[in-house]
Amino acid sequence: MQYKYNTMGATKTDSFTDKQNELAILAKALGHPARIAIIEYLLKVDSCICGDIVNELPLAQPTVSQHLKELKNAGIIKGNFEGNSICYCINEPGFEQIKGFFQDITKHLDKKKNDCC
Amino acid sequence: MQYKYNTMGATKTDSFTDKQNELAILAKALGHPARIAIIEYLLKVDSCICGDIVNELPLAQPTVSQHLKELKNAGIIKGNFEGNSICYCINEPGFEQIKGFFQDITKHLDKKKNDCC
DNA sequence: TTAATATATCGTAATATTGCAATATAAATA
DNA sequence: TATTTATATTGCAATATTACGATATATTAA
Repeated sequence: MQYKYNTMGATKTDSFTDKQNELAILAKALGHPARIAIIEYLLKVDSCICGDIVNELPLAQPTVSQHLKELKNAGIIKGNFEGNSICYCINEPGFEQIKGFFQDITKHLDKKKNDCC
Repeated sequence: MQYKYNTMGATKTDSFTDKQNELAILAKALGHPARIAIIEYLLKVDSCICGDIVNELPLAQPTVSQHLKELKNAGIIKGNFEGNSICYCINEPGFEQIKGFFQDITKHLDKKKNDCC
């Protein structure tokens, strides 16, 4: 069977710039409460976490593992084996880009009050 | 037919805090290159846009309309009828929350170099 | 009122994400 | 080596998102 649209449903990544796609990937990685919770927990303990992230979240171990993988793929966290468990922490370079995006927005908004709407 | 899991596939929103869910909604709204492009365009022209967003994006009009709706629902942009078209601009209060989140992270990271991983 | 223009909604096809049980893998310890 | 502990992967069921044609709606202009 032949369909009319061969890319239906998939994001048209090729139609956007690399920067736009990269920002979207970073934002998307933060677009789930479990992943926000993971980041918040990493900030709360203010050090690397070696193994207790699963116990902190209200989700099954495979699900948590999946969320950690997504944050890692997006460059937001990093993790390495540390003895019997894995040591996770925030990956600072990964934040620079998305931080810069929000700083740009803030700068623009401060400079000009464009709230005619 | 009865299934084993009745919430399979859906995000377990109830298991997270309101703040976590709200942040996730904001980040998720920015998690698509078309929506990043819309924000960037609004910043670039540095004023309200009345009607030419569809022409700026490489997507069909209903798709753009859908993306605008998502940004609007998340509180990131606002838009009202202005003559024959709709005037869109960034909704500043919507940014305060997500901006604060990134500022918190930055503060933590500046305070303590937790890159043992 | 009618035609033109701009935007939204509906319907639908396709891909993506979410979640977890079962299982595999990898490292530490007995 | 065998067992335990921690994490990853696989497979699958279900929901969510993406995209666009067709169509509806709403405002302006003729």
